Amino acid sequence: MSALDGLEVRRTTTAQQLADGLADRIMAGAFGPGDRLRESAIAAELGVARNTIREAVRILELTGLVRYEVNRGAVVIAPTPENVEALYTARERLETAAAVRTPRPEQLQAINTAFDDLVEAAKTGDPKQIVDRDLAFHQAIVTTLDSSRLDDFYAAMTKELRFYLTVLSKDDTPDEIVAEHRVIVDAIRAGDRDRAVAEISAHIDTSVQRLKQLLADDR
Amino acid sequence: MSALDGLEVRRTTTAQQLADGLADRIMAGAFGPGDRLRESAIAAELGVARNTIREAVRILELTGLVRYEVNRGAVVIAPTPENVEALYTARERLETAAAVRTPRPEQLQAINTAFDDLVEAAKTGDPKQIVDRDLAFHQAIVTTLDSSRLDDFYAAMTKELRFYLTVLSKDDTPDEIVAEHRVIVDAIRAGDRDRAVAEISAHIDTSVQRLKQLLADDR
DNA sequence: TACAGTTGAACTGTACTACAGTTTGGTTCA
DNA sequence: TGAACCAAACTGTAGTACAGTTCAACTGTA
Repeated sequence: MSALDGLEVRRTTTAQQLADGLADRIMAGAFGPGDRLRESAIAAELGVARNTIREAVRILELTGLVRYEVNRGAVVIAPTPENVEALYTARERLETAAAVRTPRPEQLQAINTAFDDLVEAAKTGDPKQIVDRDLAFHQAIVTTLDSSRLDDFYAAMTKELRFYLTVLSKDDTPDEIVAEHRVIVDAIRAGDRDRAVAEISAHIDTSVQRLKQLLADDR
Repeated sequence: MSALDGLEVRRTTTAQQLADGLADRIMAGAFGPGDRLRESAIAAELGVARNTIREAVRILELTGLVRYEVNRGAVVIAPTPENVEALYTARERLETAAAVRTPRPEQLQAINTAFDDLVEAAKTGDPKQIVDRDLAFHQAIVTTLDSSRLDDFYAAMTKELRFYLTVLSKDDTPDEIVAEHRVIVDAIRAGDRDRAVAEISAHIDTSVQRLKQLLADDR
């Protein structure tokens, strides 16, 4: 522990900070799906040049939260049934692939902890926290794949998914959610891979159905 | 089939075209790993404004071929041992996950065709084509996962990998490569998933070793 | 009343200029 | 030989300008 520990020069650009900030705002629902990010308006409001905003939004594009349309600029992504379907299919493939592997002790530990956190969150009933813990639990499962690149890819999808859940203000029933996850954890703990895979598939399947229902109601 | 099929207005921006062009040049080796993309120089040479180049490079960043460093701009990615390792680990996970699934007839057909194409290429001995077909074959395997998002993710990794192979000017021994892939195809055709998984793992393992050897020699 | 056509404001895509701060490679000096 | 310094090159950001596109409101017509 050096005396200079934690001391660090600001090693980031304005555009990067703006991108981070914008991502937060979008996740918080300040911009809805399909909304355009108007460069001039944002630039004026934040007191930066338009090209800086433009660059920030390009960086934002890396996270998948917005996509560019020619002559319309950046548009916030929208949870269409196809998007949701594709997202969950990819999740299912990765998580089941992870479930057939034998987790190392610390990985199993991480899964257990993530589950406990989820149970904890369910008790409080705070929807935002439940969603966070829910997603973190699944990320922990994917970690069993031992691939940093897949971890990153999954994390990006998680970001997108969390946004969808935010805008659809998912009505969760805490007990049910905990129960669904508990069977997964039990199967993993028991080392019963086939059952783990089956439970994960089932869980993701019901999740996607629930989400698509929300989508339909929303319309 | 409409009478207007294929008719389309040019729906792209200058920056997008520049990004595509730059990607081609990088893949072709015009810029080596670690090289900086100097905005002013490129802008002057191509007769466009610097901010347009800047935007093009940001778009290019989406493909993973370059990354930004503060105050140094865009830098072409380099095949470090860690990068290569991570890339191949992710490939291994995805391809083996695909191999445990039962391909639909048209997917099996696509794999067969991809393999035949590879054999064909091996006969010509053209290294560039062999690499192309090799990667296309593996992409065909991943398609069995039935996930467009994973297909896209894998394609992005393929792009990166092809670049690494390009700069390391892989010395391939055609017959060996065909043999390695043939055992995979045989296992898939036979429906022997365990063997398919094992062969894929072995193949990827030898590939990564070979590549890391090239890397070491290169130094 | 419904609908095609027109118009204008708002906005994007691109260019150009400018400048402070950082990086880099070379050169001088101890 | 190595540290200190310096100037050139380059990035990050600001600001202005303008052509082309989009979009919604307005107008005229059947």
